[in-house]
Amino acid sequence: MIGRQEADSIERRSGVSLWRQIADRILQAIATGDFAENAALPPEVALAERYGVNRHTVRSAISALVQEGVLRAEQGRGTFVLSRKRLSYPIGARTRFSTGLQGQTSERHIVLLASSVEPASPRVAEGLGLARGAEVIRLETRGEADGRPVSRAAGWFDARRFAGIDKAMAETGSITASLARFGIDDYLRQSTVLSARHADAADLADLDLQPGAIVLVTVAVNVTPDGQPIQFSESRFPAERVELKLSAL
Amino acid sequence: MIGRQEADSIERRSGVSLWRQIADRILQAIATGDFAENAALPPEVALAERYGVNRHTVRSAISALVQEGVLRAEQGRGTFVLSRKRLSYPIGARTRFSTGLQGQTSERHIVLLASSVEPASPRVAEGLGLARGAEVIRLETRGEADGRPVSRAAGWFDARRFAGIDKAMAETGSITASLARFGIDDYLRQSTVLSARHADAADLADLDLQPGAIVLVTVAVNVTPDGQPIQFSESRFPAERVELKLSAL
DNA sequence: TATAGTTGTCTATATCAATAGACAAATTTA
DNA sequence: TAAATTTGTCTATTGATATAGACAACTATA
Repeated sequence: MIGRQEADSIERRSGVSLWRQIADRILQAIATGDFAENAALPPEVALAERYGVNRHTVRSAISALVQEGVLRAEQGRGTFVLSRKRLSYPIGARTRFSTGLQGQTSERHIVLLASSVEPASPRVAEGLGLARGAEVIRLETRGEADGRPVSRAAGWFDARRFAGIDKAMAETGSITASLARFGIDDYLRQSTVLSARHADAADLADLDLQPGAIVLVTVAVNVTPDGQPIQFSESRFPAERVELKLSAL
Repeated sequence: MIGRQEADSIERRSGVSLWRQIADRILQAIATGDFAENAALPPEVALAERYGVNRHTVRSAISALVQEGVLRAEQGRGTFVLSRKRLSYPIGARTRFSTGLQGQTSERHIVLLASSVEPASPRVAEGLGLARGAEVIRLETRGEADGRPVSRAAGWFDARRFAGIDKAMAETGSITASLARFGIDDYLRQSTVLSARHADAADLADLDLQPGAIVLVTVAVNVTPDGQPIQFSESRFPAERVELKLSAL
């Protein structure tokens, strides 16, 4: 053993408060199974010692997680982990919202939040192979599973080719079904770029997150089987509720 | 237009300080091209108004980014974006560290930070198809490109089959070359699960990050072409420096 | 029914984060 | 050169964050 210690400590003066860092750790410990579901968390004093902070700081972290519905505290008994397995969202060549989550949730659907027609930004134009400034339709959607928001996506389509896709989306609640109306029977994911950042105000509202949460961001281009780009999308997933499982692209 | 405004605002009482949130936004704006490289940022007063905070708060964010080497401030002239395109790290069936970053950096290599022999944790055992508690070798490595840390990984190998792989790794500096010594000419990525969280103390030290940074986390299993698991790994990438580009798995 | 263990509440204090305003210092532009 | 623009520094004040200690309220158990 060459030696190295796994620091379980916490950063001060970081711009991230200690209670939020500890809340993050607890979430992670739950996700990795260090804190089992339905079991009691270590008592507050033990956690305080473990993370090297005051008990009150641990309490702030716990109360945030209670607020989020991750933990339940019972006076005199302890603090318990509520079922919190993260959804595993598959990403692959034929990623579809509903089919991907089958078996993990009893119900899932997509809500159309907004739509608009706008000139293509440089990256959208590049992704769709359009002239910069060409008109595109933007659909803002939210994916929900068992009543909990699990994704928030913006999708852009060539306005000339897909005029009226906003109505189709509002009626069908499905991108796949909407594209079918335009003669697109099959489509593939051409490229996916992945990053992560703090949730912004819009994410917090649409995904029902607590401030300080982290979102996974995918930027993808969908194409027809013969390689013609049809959709450029940017999706955001709450990192505390969703993990992305990469399958065959 | 159904209507919806893109909130560019900031969350208060979130456990994440305003200056860090603003630093995040600036990094993101640079990554998406909203703030061009080598160009001047908007002046501090403009940024303060844009984000709805005091000028001093913007200054805190900027000084953190100057510290990180992302920005350079010049009195009387302005604040400038230093080259900061994120590295695009490919993930696919045959992901290899060096080959993947070719063309984006002039130099890249892997440093072996530590190694140890330990009993397999449940998830490692499951990933490698070993009995729970079977001995495994853990290699802790850091990937560097042009002198900057871009990844930090822990890899686990069956200790019986790969006895001495720690020495091979120390000598060759390459997982691929080390595995070749054990007769593994080719290997494939069987599964990859992706998540994100705040960097912990170890990440901060090893990846040379500022506190509050976000890391992308991949958990993967590598297998031989005939499906035999050989490596279980957990890798962390600094989200501000790296994005993951998914290619054919 | 005590007693130990746990969460909940309160007070007090120190430090960090954010706002506010004023002005200095350096650079560019008219 | 003068004015305008921009970053740098200073003081002061407020609110959020973190620590510390004490004790109440509730639960489980010896």
